Amino acid sequence: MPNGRAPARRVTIIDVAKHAGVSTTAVSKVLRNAYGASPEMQAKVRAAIDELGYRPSAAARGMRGQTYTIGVMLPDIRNPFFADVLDGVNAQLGGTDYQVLIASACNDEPAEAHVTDAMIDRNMDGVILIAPLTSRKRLERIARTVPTVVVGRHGNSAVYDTVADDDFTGAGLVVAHLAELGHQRIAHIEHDETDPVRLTEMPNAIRAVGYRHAMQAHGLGDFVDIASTTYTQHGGYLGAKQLLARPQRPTAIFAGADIVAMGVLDALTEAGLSVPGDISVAGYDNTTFAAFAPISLTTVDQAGHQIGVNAARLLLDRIADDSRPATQVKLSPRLVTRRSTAAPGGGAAAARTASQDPVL
Amino acid sequence: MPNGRAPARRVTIIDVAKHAGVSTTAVSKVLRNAYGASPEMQAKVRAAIDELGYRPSAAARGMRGQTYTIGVMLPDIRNPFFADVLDGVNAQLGGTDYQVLIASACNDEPAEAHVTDAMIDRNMDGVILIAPLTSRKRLERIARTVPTVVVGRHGNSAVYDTVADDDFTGAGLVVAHLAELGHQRIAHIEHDETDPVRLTEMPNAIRAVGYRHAMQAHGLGDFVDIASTTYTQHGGYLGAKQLLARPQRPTAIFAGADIVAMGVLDALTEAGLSVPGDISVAGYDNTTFAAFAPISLTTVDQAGHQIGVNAARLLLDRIADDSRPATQVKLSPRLVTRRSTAAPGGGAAAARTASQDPVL
DNA sequence: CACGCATTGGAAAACGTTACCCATGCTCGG
DNA sequence: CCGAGCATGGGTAACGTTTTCCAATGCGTG
Repeated sequence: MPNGRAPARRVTIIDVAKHAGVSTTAVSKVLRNAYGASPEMQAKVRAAIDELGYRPSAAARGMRGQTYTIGVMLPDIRNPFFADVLDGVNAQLGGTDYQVLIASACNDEPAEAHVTDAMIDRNMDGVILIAPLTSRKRLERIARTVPTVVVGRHGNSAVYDTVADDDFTGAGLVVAHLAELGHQRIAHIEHDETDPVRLTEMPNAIRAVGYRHAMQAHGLGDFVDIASTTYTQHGGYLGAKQLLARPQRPTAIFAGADIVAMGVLDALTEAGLSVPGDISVAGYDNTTFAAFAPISLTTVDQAGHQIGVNAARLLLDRIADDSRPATQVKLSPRLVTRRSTAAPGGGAAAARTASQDPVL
Repeated sequence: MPNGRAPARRVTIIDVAKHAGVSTTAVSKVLRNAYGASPEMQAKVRAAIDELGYRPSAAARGMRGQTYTIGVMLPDIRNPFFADVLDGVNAQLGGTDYQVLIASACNDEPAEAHVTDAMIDRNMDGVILIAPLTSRKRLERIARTVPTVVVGRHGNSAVYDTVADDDFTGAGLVVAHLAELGHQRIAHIEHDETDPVRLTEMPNAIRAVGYRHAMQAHGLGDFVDIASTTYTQHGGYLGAKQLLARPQRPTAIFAGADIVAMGVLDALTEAGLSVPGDISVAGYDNTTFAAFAPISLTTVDQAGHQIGVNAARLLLDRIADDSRPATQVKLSPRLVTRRSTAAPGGGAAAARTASQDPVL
C-alpha cells in the first residue's frame, strides 16, 4: 500500500491474555463460551478484549476448531428468487456468530464443483447449496465432509437435509387456474434436463411432471405442449418464440420460473401481442419482480424467505448435532393470481388494450 | 452426520511430500509456483498431488501466507446492477487461483462494518467494496489492513484504488436528452443523503448535483424538482407518489437508478398514467431489467461489467505490488434511449396507448 | 478427619502451511 | 585451479487458535 500497510501487528489472544493477566486457554474459553471460566474471569477477559480491540483470526481458528463461516452456493445471482432465500438465511443467522459468504456458480457443474471445493478448503462450518446440478454422489461426498443443506432439490438422502417446495402441486395450481379460466392450449416452458437423476430431483423437472399430470387431470392431455430451454430470461425468450411458431398457438404460457416469464413477456412484446388479451402468462417463484405493477404476473409463491429460514435452521441444528437423522422439509406453494392471466379470447383483450389497466 | 462424517483424515502437504519423496518445502514451492523447484521436481510433486487428491487448506495457508480469497461487499443483492459488476469481477478472476466470496450488507453502516471485519478476520487477500456507506476514515483503515478497491464512490484516497463512472456527466446526459425532447418540468428522485463527506463522494449525490447543474445549463433552473427517498424500488415508488402530488406535476422523471425507476413505474401504473404518454421516465445503470421489452427504459449505461473487470484488475495489481500509488479509474457513461421517454404532451400519448407499441 | 468430586485455571501439544535461512554441488571467469 | 555465484533442495521456526490434559483449590460427606 502506498502508505505502508499493516504497520501495527494484529492483536492476538496472547496479548489479551497478558493484558488480562490470565492464560490464553482462559481467553479461548471465554471466546467460545466454553465450560470452565468463572464470571469474574469472563468479565476480566471481556474487558481486555474490548480495550485492545481484539478480534479472533478465523484462519487460526479454522486450523483447530470452527471458522464461524457458512457458505451459500447460488446457481445464478440474477434470479431474484434466490435473493429471497438469502434474506431468509441471513435473518436466521443474523444474531449468531456465523458469517454468511456467498459464491455464485453460474449454473455450471464444473463451476459448482470448484465452489464447493473452495468452501471445503476454507473449512466452512456448513454449506447451503441452492438448486445444485451436482451429481447425487458428489453431493453426498460433500455432505460427509461438511454439514450440508440442499435447497430446492427433491430426493431425500441420508446424509444431507433438504428444503424444497412441493413443485408438483405448484405446477398443478397454475394449470388448474388457467383451466378454470377456460384455457385449453396451455403450454409450458421447461428447463431442458437429460440427466436421469436430476429428472427426478430438480424442481424444474418436477414442475414439468406436475404440469403434464395436471393437464391430464383436467382432460387436457391432448393439449400438452412443451418448449425445452433453460431457466433464464433468454431461455424464456427462446421458448416463447418456439411456442409462437407452432401451428396451434397456445392461449396461455406457464413459464417454469418468473425469470423465464420475463423472457416470455419480452418475446410477446416483440411480437406485438398483448397480455393477457392475446396470451395469458404465468410464472413460478413470486419474485418481487412479479408483483411489479406494470407486469403483475400470476405466479406461484414458494416462500423463498421461509425456505431460507428453514435451511439455516437445519444447518445450525446439524452443526450442533451431527448425529441427528437427515430431515426433509417440504413447503406448500400458494397461487398468486394477478393481471397477466385472464379468460382466453378477445373480451379481456379489449379491456387490456385500453390504457385504463395497463399490463404490458 | 448420520453416516459419520469425515471418516478419512484430510490429505496434507506432509502426505504429498512423503509420497513424492521430497520435503514439504518443495511441495509448498510447487504449489505457489515459487522459485527453486526444477521441472522434474514439479512433475514429481504434481503427480503425487493428483494421485492423493490433495487440496491445500486455506485456513493453514492463511496463517502464514495468502488465502487466495477475495471478498466482495454488496450493498443490496436485489439491485441487478451489482450482478453486472460481479460478472466483471468473476470474468477477470476466473482463470486465477482466487475464489470470490460475496457478502451483502443491506445498505446499513453497522452491517457494513460487520462484513468488512469478517473479511479481515478471514485474512482475505483483498476486498472490493461496492458503493460503501462506511466513513472515509474507516475505509482508509480497512485499506491499510488489506488491499482494497472501492467501487462506485468518488473522492480519491491515497490508500485505496477506486473505480467509478462519471455520474455528473451521466446525469447531464439524461437531462439533455429530456430537454431536447422538449421537457421542462424534469423531476429527479435522489437517495437522501445528509453526511457531508458522502454528499461529495456517493454516486447518488453526484447524480443529483449533475442533475441540478444540467438543469441550470439548459435554462431550466426554475424547474428543478427533487424528491429525496432511497435507492430502492420502494424508494422510487414513494418518490413518484410525492412528485405526482405536487401542484405542478412533472412531465418527466429522472430516477437516480433503474431500480428506483421500477418503483416509479409501479406508482405510475397504480395512478393510471401511461409512459411515456403522460410522463417520461429515465433511469440509471442500464441493468438487464431496463432492456426488458415491456419496460424499455431509457437509462445511462455505466458499464457494470467493465467496472467489475477494472476493479478486479486493480486489486490483483495491488496484491502483487503493495507500493504502487493509488489509482482512480473513471469510466464514461453512455445514454441508452428507449421507449420510456418521448416528447411531452398528448401526441405521443396517443401512439403509446395503442397496443401496437406497448410500453406499460 | 480423610476422601472423592466439582470447579477453576493453566501448560503444552497439536493443526497445515509458508518464510527464512542454510547446505550442497555445479559452472564459469580469471 | 580457485573462489564467486547460481541453481536446487531441505530443515525448522513461526503463524494464532483450540484441545487435551493436569494441578490446585475448596467443599460436602461418611
